[in-house]
Amino acid sequence: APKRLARGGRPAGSTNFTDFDTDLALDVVEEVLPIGGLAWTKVESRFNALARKNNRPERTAKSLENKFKTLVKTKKPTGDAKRPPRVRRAQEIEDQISEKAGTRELCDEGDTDGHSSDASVTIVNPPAQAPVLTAVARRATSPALRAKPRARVNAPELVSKLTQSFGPEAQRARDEDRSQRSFQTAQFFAINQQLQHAQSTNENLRGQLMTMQERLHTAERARDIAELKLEHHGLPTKSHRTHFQGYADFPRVDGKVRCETRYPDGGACTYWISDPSGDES
DNA sequence: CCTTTATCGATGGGTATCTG
DNA sequence: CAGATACCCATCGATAAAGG
Repeated sequence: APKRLARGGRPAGSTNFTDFDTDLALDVVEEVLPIGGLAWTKVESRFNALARKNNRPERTAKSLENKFKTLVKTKKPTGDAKRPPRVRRAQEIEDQISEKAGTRELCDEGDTDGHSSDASVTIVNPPAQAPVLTAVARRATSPALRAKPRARVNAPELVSKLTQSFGPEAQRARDEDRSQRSFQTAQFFAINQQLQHAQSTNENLRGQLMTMQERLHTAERARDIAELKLEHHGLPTKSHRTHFQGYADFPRVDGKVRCETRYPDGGACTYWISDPSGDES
């Protein structure tokens, strides 16, 4: 029997991350931008789904998190001014995560539908009827900037003293300052909203691209099988396919092809593709 | 055989909740 | 409100298997 120590050690059979595994993990991390443990379990499930598809070993959330963090921590190699591309990418993703943690309001850490980047959810108004779930979002402890314990002050007394101390001039200046700040805050939210909208569009397009690639592969495989069958029956097959044959299988409306993707955990995405074989618009 | 690295377990910091 | 407690998370060292 293999001796099993109480702690530590690498389990037999576990393999290193290959370049492919690392890229796959980075893809998923970039997509999820995990903040906190729950989000890493989401990374785990998505990564493992893709790993299974590609005949690669599955990984735990902890393992993926460790791999990502070691990548982020990797320093420039001696004598080489450039970081390896994967390290650079990991650090860019880490920046995105920090930005997300620093600027976005977290409605639900679980991010259940996988489309949290929806442009419509910038400022969160929790639904009135739903039970309120407090989101606990944790990031790496940030250095410094911890609020010092405030000295206790009698608030009404302080206010009255301040009012006595400052004349109408100072009051007006403060009002101006306040309105300026609120204007800046409003601008910040507007810009933030634009950014999220752009990100969501980007995400959407990426999804469409992946779906189309999958469809293309499936179609090509089906075509090859069909050709093989034809050859097997002694029928002539076209040796060259120079023209795109179109999306004959898909419903067509106004010359556009309707594509619909259903997600296993609920929800669907419909988008339209202008058919190049149909019109020239 | 030596280096790399995946994983385990311990530890400490931060936060939330409970209790007096 | 302060202290106690529990829980979560990040970090680090130890361990051992994979890989060159």
